[in-house]
Amino acid sequence: MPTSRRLAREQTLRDIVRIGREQLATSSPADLSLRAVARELGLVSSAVYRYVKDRDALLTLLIVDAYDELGAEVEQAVAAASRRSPTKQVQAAAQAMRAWGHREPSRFALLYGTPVPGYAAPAASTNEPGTRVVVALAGILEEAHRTGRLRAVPGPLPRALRADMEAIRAEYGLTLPATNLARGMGLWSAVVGAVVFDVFGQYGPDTLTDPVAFLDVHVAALAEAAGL
Amino acid sequence: MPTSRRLAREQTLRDIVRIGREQLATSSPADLSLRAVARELGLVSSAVYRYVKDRDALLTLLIVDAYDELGAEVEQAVAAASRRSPTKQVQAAAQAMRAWGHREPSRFALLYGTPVPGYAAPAASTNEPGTRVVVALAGILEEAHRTGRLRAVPGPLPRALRADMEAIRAEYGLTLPATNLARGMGLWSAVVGAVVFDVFGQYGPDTLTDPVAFLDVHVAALAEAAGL
DNA sequence: ACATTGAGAGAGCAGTGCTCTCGTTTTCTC
DNA sequence: GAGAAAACGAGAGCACTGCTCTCTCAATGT
Repeated sequence: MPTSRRLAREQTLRDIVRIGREQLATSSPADLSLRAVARELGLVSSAVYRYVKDRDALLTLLIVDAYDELGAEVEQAVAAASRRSPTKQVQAAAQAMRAWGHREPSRFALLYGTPVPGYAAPAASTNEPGTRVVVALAGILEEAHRTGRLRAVPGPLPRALRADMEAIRAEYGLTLPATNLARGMGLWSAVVGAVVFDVFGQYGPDTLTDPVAFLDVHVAALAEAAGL
Repeated sequence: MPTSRRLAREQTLRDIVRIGREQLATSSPADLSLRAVARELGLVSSAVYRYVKDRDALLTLLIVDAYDELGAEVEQAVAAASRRSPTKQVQAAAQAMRAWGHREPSRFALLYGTPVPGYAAPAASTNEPGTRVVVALAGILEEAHRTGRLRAVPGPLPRALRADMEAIRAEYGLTLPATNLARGMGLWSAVVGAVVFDVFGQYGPDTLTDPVAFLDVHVAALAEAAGL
């Protein structure tokens, strides 16, 4: 049976993550403060170290939390577009990312911005949630391939790259050709890049009057290049 | 005539930027410390505020400095490939970005990572150097267009987007079609996205054994989609 | 020659991450 | 059930940060 202390501990840990998430709504990852979280929680600063080893450990929790939420929204957007063309599904995924990024810029930055000072997120805990977006994209391509709507793209691939793609095909049980898979990886980074530019304002302040439309146009071209 | 004080001031300011750059070689933008710069310079911390208003002001100087160096290297790489195909030139630009990013990860992060806490780089000082990379890319497309090596890409564009592209065409005196220019913007964000993924390790630790080759393959596909 | 400006030093404030110690309370074990 | 062990929170403290204010001294412009 779960002891009351264990329950309380889990609750407190959840509270810490929740408060950290709330802090990120108004400040940037670099500004995230353990002491502020402690204050908000009604604890003295040293007490939160009973729950979280480090500031970095808290960031890891928040990264997982953010990946999870973003991944869920992207998956949902793709699912909602499942009756439409694969290209529309990719567009839906991109727009979902964009919407989430604009809604949660700091958490988005946590995922796709500068890695925090000297800090590499422990792969063990962030890998699975971190791959949900790319898995969703690969899923669209895979489904398109299964239903004969994926065009073959020119090869051949360099040896090393082909081997890498085969490894991924094996790991995820994909049947789409390695050439298309490589394009899919490119699609992934390109979509994220576009959304990053959008969310971080890298396109320039007044360059695009309708960034949503631009993203659709751009993603359509990217999808086409990937074989859709 | 420049007084000795003015000369000394300029020298000190250059030293501050140089030391800041050096600090970024071993720490991340968020860790950049005015006090550490002051120490390194043999000054007391308050004295550097005679030269730099703020920590943010120093970051702005470093952003400009980094944009400038990156821009120069990209331009040089493109120039060195000027006799080769436009696609090769784009690849050269991408590889130059990648090389610089791996050599200077913190400065790269300063440009393409999370914007620093609540800080929007003053457009006035960062705009011009910040556009050198995209201008270089646009230059490749423009030159390809002039020499009849740019394929028309499918349109039409949404009204707002077309207007935005026309504005850019006018501002930079470009003759390439708005459709290709839009693809060029996409090419830009996609290339940066790919390099960001590469430099920040977003592809995953052991996913790509030869990231240089992947970037070439990927960029070739992107260039093709842009009309090259 | 003298007033003005600029540069650096030093103290100080509020904030940070993190560690250590010390009671108290809960849980586990005999 | 009693006692040992573990968990928890509080508090003090260290080293660090950005930034401000005041003071002194040297360089500059009139």
